[in-house]
Amino acid sequence: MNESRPRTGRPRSEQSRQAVLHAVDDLLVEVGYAALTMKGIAERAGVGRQTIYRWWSTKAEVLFEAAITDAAKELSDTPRATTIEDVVAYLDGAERFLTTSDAGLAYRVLVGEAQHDAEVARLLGSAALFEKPVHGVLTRAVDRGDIAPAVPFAEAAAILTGPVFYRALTGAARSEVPTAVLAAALLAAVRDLTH
Amino acid sequence: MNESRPRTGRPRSEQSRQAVLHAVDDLLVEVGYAALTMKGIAERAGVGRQTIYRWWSTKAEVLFEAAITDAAKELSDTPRATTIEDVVAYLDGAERFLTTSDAGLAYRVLVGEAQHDAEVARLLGSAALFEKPVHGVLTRAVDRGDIAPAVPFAEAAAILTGPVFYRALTGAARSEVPTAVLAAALLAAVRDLTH
Amino acid sequence: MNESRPRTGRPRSEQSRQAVLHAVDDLLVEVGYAALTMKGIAERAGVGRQTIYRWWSTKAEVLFEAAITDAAKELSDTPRATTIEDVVAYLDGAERFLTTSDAGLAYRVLVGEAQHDAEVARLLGSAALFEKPVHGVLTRAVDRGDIAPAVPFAEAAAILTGPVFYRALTGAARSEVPTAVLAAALLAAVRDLTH
Amino acid sequence: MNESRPRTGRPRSEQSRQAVLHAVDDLLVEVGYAALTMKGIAERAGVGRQTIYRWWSTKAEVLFEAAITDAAKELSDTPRATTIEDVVAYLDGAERFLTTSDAGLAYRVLVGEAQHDAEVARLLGSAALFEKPVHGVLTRAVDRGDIAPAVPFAEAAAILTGPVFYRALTGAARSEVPTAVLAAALLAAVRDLTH
DNA sequence: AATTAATCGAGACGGTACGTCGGGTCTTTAC
DNA sequence: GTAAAGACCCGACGTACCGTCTCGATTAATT
Repeated sequence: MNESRPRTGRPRSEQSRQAVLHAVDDLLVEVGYAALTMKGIAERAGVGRQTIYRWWSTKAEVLFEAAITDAAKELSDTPRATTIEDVVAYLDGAERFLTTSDAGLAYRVLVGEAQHDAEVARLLGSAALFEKPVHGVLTRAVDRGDIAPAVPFAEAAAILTGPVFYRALTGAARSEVPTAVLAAALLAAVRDLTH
Repeated sequence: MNESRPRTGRPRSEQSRQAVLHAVDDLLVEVGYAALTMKGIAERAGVGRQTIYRWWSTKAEVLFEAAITDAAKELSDTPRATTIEDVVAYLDGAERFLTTSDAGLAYRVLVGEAQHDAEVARLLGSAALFEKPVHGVLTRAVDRGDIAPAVPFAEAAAILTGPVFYRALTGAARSEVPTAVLAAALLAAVRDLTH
Repeated sequence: MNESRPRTGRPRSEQSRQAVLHAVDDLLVEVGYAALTMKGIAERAGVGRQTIYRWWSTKAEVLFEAAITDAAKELSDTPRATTIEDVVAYLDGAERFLTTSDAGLAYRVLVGEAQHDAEVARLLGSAALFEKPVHGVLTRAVDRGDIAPAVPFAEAAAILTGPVFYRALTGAARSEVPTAVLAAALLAAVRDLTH
Repeated sequence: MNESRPRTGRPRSEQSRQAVLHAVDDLLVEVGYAALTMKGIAERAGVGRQTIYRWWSTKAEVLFEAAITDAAKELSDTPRATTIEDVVAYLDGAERFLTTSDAGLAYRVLVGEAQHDAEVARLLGSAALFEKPVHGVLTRAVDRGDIAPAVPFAEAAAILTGPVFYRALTGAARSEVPTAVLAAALLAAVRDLTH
């Protein structure tokens, strides 16, 4: 029941698609975003330039598709015994992703592009990269009775993610405060939202 | 004993400097960062291209100089009667700056550039745009005895700024939670850091 | 004893062949040779691109096949009562063909291509477009005793065709000299070759 | 009293101009017109592509400027003792130019382009490459009393140039008729124009 | 009827030149 | 020595065609 399926002509080459995504991944790390060009991607991937333009609009879009899967995986939420451990794991994971991961570098760059490119902003928003794992953490916290069911998840996501996100993007130095202490303080703040 | 002071030749034109800064300000809003070019700035300012390159290295640098003064002014901290009012004012001011101000647009764009341009990152870090007003708020809070003197200011800045910053840069929708509630929760979290 | 005859499989589509030839004819007039592309021909003809490449090597070759029949027809020699009338008719026909006919436009374009494409030159040479009608004119002139049998036909063809050809291809304005006068002069020149 | 002279800015580089013209000259002979690209010219000349587009519209225009001086020189008319010798020299010179000279190759290619590019046609017409030397030959012939002053020079140019031009562009083989015989015949034809 | 094989339209493929745009530099004259 | 002007070399942009390569679908002649 697939609509708009082209039934004629040569089908899209999955091999070329993979080659482009890998080329973007590699080049971002090797030469940086400023030197990441469509021409360079095509040459690295051994692919015609038109083939990229045929399937993606901008290099940000390619980068998004290349990095988003890894990004989601690195931020995936693995349940811990207690809520505070869940929060600590989330904060550590988010910080590691944003500051040391290749996918995190791609994400930060895309956030940068999103500031002056609405389409990139839309793409990133649709990924809900941080919202998803936060949702898992909060859901379990509600189940355990550690926070009220009425806690607004979106606001909680901003509270839990914000500090790490702010430090990573502004380059502010990592604080001497242990993650456990920060986690406890933020969890309390989330709880306070319903008071 | 003045070093590197040019004592001969035509002096730098202050008029040209202003023209360039205003041109950047205007163009950012009018055409967006993606279409902001050195050539365009020069033409808009009625200035030779070389004149820009003589005094600034990159367009990010020009943009920084053009926007930083306004940005600092818009984020300046004006003391309120109570600590919670101080925090509310800070949060509101930061959000307004980031989401609706022209200077805030410039700042967000620069944060974006900073993700792949170390020099821009260094510039932005040196401005300590959010750290300064947070410092004022926290200092008065300590004076009033509302928070312990031992509270790590850098971490507190991340907690207070992070949620607003995260929402503004990821385009997440403003929550239904009133600023006063958020302020109270975050202030409590800051207090928790020293427990 | 037929060589290389495919005895099985789908036979060549005469309909597609005609469609291609007509498309080339039409497009040459409509968009000009510079904008005449294989892609455009295929789309106009409603034919796959491969189908063109299967049967012709270059667009010049298609153009040749598309125009040569009409060209030969337009230059065909119809006997007149006297040799001078024959020559006048030939000159008029050649000029009309080269300056106003669609087939003549195709021919001029092909002559242009032939200057840097040996294969096109070979094709054009094999058509002997002007040589054939000149041969008719001269043969009848010999029969009538108007010129000597020893007249070198190739040289005569150059003398009779050259002036018209030169004017048509260089865009030189048509002279005020009546064709009849020119014909007489050239016919005399042809006669002089054997003196 | 020069009009429209720009008095400011960097002046046009004569060195770049020469480099482009020489590159075109060389490349035409080395790789042929079909492979003569703006990109290739720029690279060969060590010049930016934009620099070419700044001063010339098409590669045909560059080729024209590169070849026209040499072409005019090779076709220049050097007076002989008698009119028949003048004509023989002209015919030999024209044939040599068209069939063996590099400038002649460029000229033939440009004639080809002119068939579907009105601008090139205009350029070539303005050069009056063959008309000029013919004018010299005819003027002296009139002075000597060998032809009537009333002879239409344009038509005479077509008669004298046409046969050689036709043979060169259609690739027809050089006839066995000696140039002297042809020259005499064509000169008689020119004379006949006023009978 | 089933099989075989070459054709067909369609359209994606890797390439390459197009003409333009912007980057950062250089070379003029004017101040 | 700085300024405006504008040409310079360079290289990426996004597009258009090139000629080739799959696809599924046709269309005969051969089994």
